[in-house]
Amino acid sequence: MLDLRAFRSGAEDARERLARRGDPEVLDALDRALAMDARRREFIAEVEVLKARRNDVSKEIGNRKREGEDAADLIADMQEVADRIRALDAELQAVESGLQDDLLKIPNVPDDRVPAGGEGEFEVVQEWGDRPAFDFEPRPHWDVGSELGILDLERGARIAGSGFPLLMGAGARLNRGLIAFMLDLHTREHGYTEVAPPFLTNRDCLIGTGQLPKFEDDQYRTDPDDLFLVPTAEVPVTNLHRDEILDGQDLPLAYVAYTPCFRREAGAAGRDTRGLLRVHQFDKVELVRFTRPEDSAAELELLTRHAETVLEKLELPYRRILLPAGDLGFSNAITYDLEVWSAGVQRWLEVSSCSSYTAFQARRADIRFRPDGKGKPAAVHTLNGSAVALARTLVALLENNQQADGSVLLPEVLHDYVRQERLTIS
RNA sequence: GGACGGGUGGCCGAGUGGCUUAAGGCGCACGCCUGGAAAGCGUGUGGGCAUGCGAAUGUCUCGUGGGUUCAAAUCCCACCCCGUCCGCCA
Repeated sequence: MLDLRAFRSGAEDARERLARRGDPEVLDALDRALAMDARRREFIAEVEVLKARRNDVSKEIGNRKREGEDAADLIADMQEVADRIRALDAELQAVESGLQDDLLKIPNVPDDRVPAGGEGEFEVVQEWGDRPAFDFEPRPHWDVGSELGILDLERGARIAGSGFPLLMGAGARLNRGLIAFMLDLHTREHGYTEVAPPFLTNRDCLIGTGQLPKFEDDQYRTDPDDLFLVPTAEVPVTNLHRDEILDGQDLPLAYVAYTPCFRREAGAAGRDTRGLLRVHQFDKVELVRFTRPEDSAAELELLTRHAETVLEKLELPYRRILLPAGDLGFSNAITYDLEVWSAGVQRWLEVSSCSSYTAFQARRADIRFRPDGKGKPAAVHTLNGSAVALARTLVALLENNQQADGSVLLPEVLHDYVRQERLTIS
């Protein structure tokens, strides 16, 4: 949620950055919100004067009654005042809820470093590792996986539908080993606290992180209870501190969580959906940080490095790209995507998205901290990043490490976790 | 799912319509006292919104949302959460 106060006095710089998203409707919505905010403050000024009078006179009525005096004239006056307060309060409430509804649909202001431009106009920040060379034609993971007997897309579809993959045997163990490897890395070497959160959350959580109200169609919702399957661990973990005032001394807070992720991918049917490239359910290890505003830029670099370390240890060639404003997520101020090269499909696959949300989510979820000493509570900055998403990482491992005989070599860090060095056709 | 009991400030806890500006205690901060400390004494101590350069003032806030009333922590309605017991259950 935007801080309207920051826009009341012009704020041309922020307007300009908002415009970089390339959606003129956003600026219109902002102007409507500012107009409603002005009306809101007029109503408040008017009704508060009346309430102050009512409080004074009610006290006087109480005094008179105690003394056994008559207060009928004052009560009659106050009946009229109470009616006006009721009417004004109703109007004020209508304006406030309208304003709130609109405000929740306006996206975050892009960071200064974010370039203008639409999807595809990203900036490559760095590349790591060499793409593997083959003396045979590398095959896509759906062939490699099914031949190894570790990936069964047909049976997954029979159980739940297309986009719900089924792993078997060493494939399931590889998946589990990857989760354990990542959690161990981040807790032991990067200082994160492990969290095992609920996999369903209420509506407030999704409003807090920004999936709702705009993107309800992308969520899996359970019917009688109105709970949502988490699309990412970002949702439950960021909301861990919803409605809290944190001690400034405790910042930054760093959490890592494994959860499955459930996404309806509405409107994405048929697009990059082969095999494990785009699925409705996948596993992911997520990093979430709560920081002071002045630290969030440096914290994003740190968090992104933590995610990159996973790929380096898995010996997967990747690149870091900086997303342009037109491709930036609704709540995000700045995002680096990490993409691994996958030799079978011959493409860069997004396996991580590392973002700063500045105070956008913190204002929606009411997560604040108390600066040192005295001072008013202020919104924290939230950041998160996948470290990393499993399904596509599995794709890259199978495709990049495949051998001519159909077997797949595993990177050294996984040997103990999977209890084998090579996946072979049995 | 059913029955009963609860939800008050950072914490404990009093408060069944107006004398409550939410008693009292604990904690915390500052001051006095002291060679220093403890004890003691005194003062202060939540958050949101609005107005204001600020000091400050007003308003809202006793689980949440409605309602009754000139006036609600207190009365009424709905919901949420916690506890205990029962039922069901991995």
